Amino acid sequence: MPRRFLAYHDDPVTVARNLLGQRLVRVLDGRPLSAIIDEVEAYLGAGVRAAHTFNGRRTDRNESMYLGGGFTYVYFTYGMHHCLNVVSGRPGDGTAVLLRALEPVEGRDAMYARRPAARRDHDLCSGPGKLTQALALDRTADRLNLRTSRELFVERVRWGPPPRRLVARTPRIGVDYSGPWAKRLLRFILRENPHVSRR
DNA sequence: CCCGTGATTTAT
DNA sequence: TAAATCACGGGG
Repeated sequence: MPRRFLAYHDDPVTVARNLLGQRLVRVLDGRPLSAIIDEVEAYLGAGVRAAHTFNGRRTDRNESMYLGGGFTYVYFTYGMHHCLNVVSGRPGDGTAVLLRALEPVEGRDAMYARRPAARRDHDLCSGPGKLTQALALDRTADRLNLRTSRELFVERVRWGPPPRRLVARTPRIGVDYSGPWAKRLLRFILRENPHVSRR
C-alpha cells in the first residue's frame, strides 16, 4: 500500500493541501474504516497565536506536536471531544494540520454505531470531534507514526495537491480569539462536497 | 440560542 | 489554589 508518498516534513500549508482528497484509513478490530479527507486547517507553530505551541509552549498534552512530520497529535478538549492533527515540519517546529472533515467510504456501519446522533453519511465525519468519534480515536492514538502504523495511516489517492480550482480557502474555525491571525486563510476545503463542518 | 464536560492555562 | 478558557457537538 502506498503510504510513504506524503512529505510530512514540509510546512503545514503544503501538507494541508497535499492531504486534501487522500484517504485516511483506520483499522479497528482488524477491519478497515476509510474516508476521504475533505477539510483541513494549518497551524503554523510556536510564533503564531492559535497554535497549541504558541510561545514555544511544551506540555504533556502537546508534546507530540514537536515530534516532526508524520506523527499524530490527538488532543482532548471541551471535556468530551478529541481532535486529530497530522504533525508537519521538522522536529521542534511545532506545526500541524487539523483534520476537520472526511467523506466516509468504507465501514460506514461501524461509524454509525459510534455516532448515535448521525442521521446521514454527511453527519458521520463533518467536524473534528465527529470524525474522531466515528473512527474511535482518542489520546491512545496520540503520537502514532502514520508512516509505519498499522492502525492509522493515509493512502495515496493522487500525487501532489488537488488542482487549485478545486480548493476553497477560508479563515479557520473557532480561533477568533487570536487577533489578526484569525483572519488568515488557513482552512482548506475540497469544493462542492457536502461532507464539511458547520453545515 | 445555550449547555455539558474536564484538562489545561492563566490569574490571584 | 481558584477561575477562566477551550482548534466542539447536540438539541432547542
